[in-house]
Amino acid sequence: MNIRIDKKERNFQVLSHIIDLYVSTAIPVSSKSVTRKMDNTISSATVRNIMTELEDSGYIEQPHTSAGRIPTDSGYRHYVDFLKGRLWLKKREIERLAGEYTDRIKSIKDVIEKTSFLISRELHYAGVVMWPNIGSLYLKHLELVKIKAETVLAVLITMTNAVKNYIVKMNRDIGETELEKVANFVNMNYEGTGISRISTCLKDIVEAGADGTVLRVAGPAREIIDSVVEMDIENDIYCEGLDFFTGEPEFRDPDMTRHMLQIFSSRKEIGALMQKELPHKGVRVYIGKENKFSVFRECSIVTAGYELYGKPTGRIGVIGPTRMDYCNVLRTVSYLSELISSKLEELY
Amino acid sequence: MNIRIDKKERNFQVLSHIIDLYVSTAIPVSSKSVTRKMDNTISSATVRNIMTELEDSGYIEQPHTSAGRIPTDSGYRHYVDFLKGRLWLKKREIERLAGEYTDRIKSIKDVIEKTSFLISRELHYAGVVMWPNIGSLYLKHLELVKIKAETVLAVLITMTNAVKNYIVKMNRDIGETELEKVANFVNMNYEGTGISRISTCLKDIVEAGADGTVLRVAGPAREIIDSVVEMDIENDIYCEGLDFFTGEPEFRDPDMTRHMLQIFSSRKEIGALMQKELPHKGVRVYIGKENKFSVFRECSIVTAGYELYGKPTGRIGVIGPTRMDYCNVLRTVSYLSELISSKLEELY
DNA sequence: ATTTAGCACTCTCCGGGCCTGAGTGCTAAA
DNA sequence: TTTAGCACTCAGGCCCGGAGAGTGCTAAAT
Repeated sequence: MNIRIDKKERNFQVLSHIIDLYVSTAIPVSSKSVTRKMDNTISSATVRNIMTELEDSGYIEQPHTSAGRIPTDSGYRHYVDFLKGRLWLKKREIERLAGEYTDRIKSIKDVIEKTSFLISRELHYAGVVMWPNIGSLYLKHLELVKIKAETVLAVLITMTNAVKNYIVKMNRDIGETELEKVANFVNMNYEGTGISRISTCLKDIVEAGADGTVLRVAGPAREIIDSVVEMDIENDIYCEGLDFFTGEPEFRDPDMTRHMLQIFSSRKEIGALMQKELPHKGVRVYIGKENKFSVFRECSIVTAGYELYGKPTGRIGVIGPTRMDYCNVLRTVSYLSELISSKLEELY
Repeated sequence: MNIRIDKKERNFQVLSHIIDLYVSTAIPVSSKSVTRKMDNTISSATVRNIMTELEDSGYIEQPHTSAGRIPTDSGYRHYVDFLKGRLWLKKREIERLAGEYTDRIKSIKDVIEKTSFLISRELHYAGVVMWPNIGSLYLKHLELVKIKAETVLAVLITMTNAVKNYIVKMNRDIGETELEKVANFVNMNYEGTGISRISTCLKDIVEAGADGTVLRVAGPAREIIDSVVEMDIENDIYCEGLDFFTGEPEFRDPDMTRHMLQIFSSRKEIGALMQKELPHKGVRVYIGKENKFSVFRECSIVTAGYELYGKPTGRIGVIGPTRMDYCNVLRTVSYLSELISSKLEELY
C-alpha cells in the first residue's frame, strides 16, 4: 500500500499539475499526462476520479466532452492563494535581477523604465509601472518662473533627483520678486519634507491666520503646492512589452488580440486600478472575471507595491492572459517590487 | 460610338477603381465589379483586356488564377503620384477639422496630442506626431538650477510656452551665483532667438576668444545649450490609435498583427524616418517595400511636415496597411499639417 | 482597330461523409 | 480505494464533389 497522503492535499497536487501543464502548452490536460507528470505513482483512472471531484468543486472544466480539462478562474485563484504563502526566489535569480540595476541607473525615470523592461523581458507579458505619487516624494528644491500674467511654471526637484514641472494658473497676478520670495520660503522651510506634508503644513499656517508677511508667501505657496498635487493624479503609467504577446497562442484568436490592444490603450483604467491598490502592501492578483473593469475580464493582473522611506508610493504590475505562469510572475513581481524600493532608497 | 478617351487615361481610371474597391472591401476585384462601378459604360470583357495590360505593367496582380486582381505596391505608387497633384478638401471638412482645435489647446503638447488623436480618429490608422525639434524653437527663458557638483538642471521655456528640462553634466563645477550669471547672459542676449542660432552665436563668441568676463559666462552657456540640442535628438514621437486596427481585415492574419505591433514598439525607427524626412516640405508617401526599414515592408507610411516661423520643425504621419485609403489619408494629413503650423504660430 | 458576347477552363470555397485518435465515464475486479 | 478494461463521444484531418466566381481566348460585331 502507498504511503497515505491527505486526500485534499493530493487533489490540490493534481490541480497544480493541471495548471502547470495547461500554462505551458495551452492544450486541455488529459488524465494520462498528469500521471506521466507524477511519474506514474498514480493511475490515469484515479486521476480521472480526482478530476471529476475537482470539476464538481468548480476548479476545472471541460471545453467539450471527451477533451481534457482546463483550469477555471477559481481554479487559478485556489492555486494562487496557496502559492502566495510560499514565494521564494533562488539566490542566483535574485543576484541576476539585482545586477541588472547596477549600470547607469541615475534617476527615478531610469528605475521605472528598467523595471518595466525587466518585467516584460523576464515574464513575457506586458509590464506596467506606476510612477511614485508626487505627494509621497520629498522636496529638494522648488523653482518658480513667471510665464505670463497669473501663470507660473513650477519646477520641483525631489530628493531622488526626479524633475517634474507643472504649469500653474494662479488666482491673482504675482510679481517676479514676490515669486522668488515664495520659492525661497518653501526651500528654506521644507527642504527634505514630504510634499503632501508640506501641503498640510501650509494649510495650517494659512488657516491659523499668521501675520501679514508670512501669509503673503504662504498663501501662494499653498496654492502652488496644492495644484501640483492635484495635477499629478494623472498618474504616469509606464507600459512595455506588448509585442511579447505575439508568441502566446491566445494571439491566434483575433478577438482576444483586439481585447489586449484595447487594454493597452486604456491606461486610464490601469492607472485607476493601480491607484486604488496603492495602500495595499503586498502582491495582489486579479484573475479574469474578478476584475471590476470589464476590459480586464479576460486577463489577469498581478500587482505589487513599492515603497519609499517606508511609505507605499507606487506599484508595479503585469498584465497577461488568465493562462499565466502565476508562480513565476508572483515571485518575480514580488521580488522586483522590493528591489525597486531599495533602489529608490539608494538613489536618494 | 463613345466619346473617344485617351487610352492611357482610361486605363488609369480602371486602376483607380480597382484600388478604390480593394481598399474598401479587401477582396480581390473582378472585372465585373469594375464595370458596375463604371455604370456599365464598358463591358467586363474590355475591362479584362485592360486588366491584362495593367498586369503587364506591374500595377496589379492575381493572388491565384481565376481570382480577381489586387493592386501591387507600384500600382498604389502610380495612383498616389497621380493623386498628389490634386488634393483638396471640402470646405465643410476643413471647417470641421479646424474647429476641433478651438477648445482648450494651450500648449504645444496639446496640439501634438490633439493632432495625433485626430489622425487616428479620422483615418482609423495609427497616428504619429513628431515633436518640434528643439533646435528650431525660439527661446523665451532659460533657468539653471544646480543639482549637485557638475550637474545642472536646465529648464527651457520656448516662445510657444513649451517647457522642456534637461539634466546637463558640466565638465567643471560651477557655483550657483555664476550659474545665475550664465542664465542671465543668455536671457538678456538671446530671448526670442532660435535655439540652434544661439548655439552658433555662442560658438562664435567662444572661438573669437572674447575677453575674460564674457568668456566666463559664454563658455558654460555654450556647453549647456549644445548638450540640450544634443540630447533632444531622442525626438519625442507621439503615437496613438493602434486599437483602430482591430477593425481592419488584415487583422485576421496573426502574422500581420504581430508585425504591426512590432512596428508600434519600434519608435526609434519611426523617429529616424521622420527625422530624415524633416527637410522635405510636403506630403511624402512610402509604400510597402519602398521602405528602407524592413519592419515597415508590409505597410505604408504617409508623412507631412509642419512649420514654425516658416521653418520645417516637425512631422506628422500615418502608419497603416498598404491597402490604405490614400486619397483620404493624403488629403487629411496634408491639411492637418498646415493646420498644425498655423495653430503653433497662433499659440506664440 | 476596338469592343463585345460566348464559352471553356480553373480554382477557391463550402459542406458532407468518413475515419482516426485522444480522452472520458463507468463498471467490475483487485 | 485503486486500477484495469471497455464502450462511448467528439474534434480534427482528409477526401470528394458541386457551386460559384472569375478569367482567357476566340470569333463576331461595331
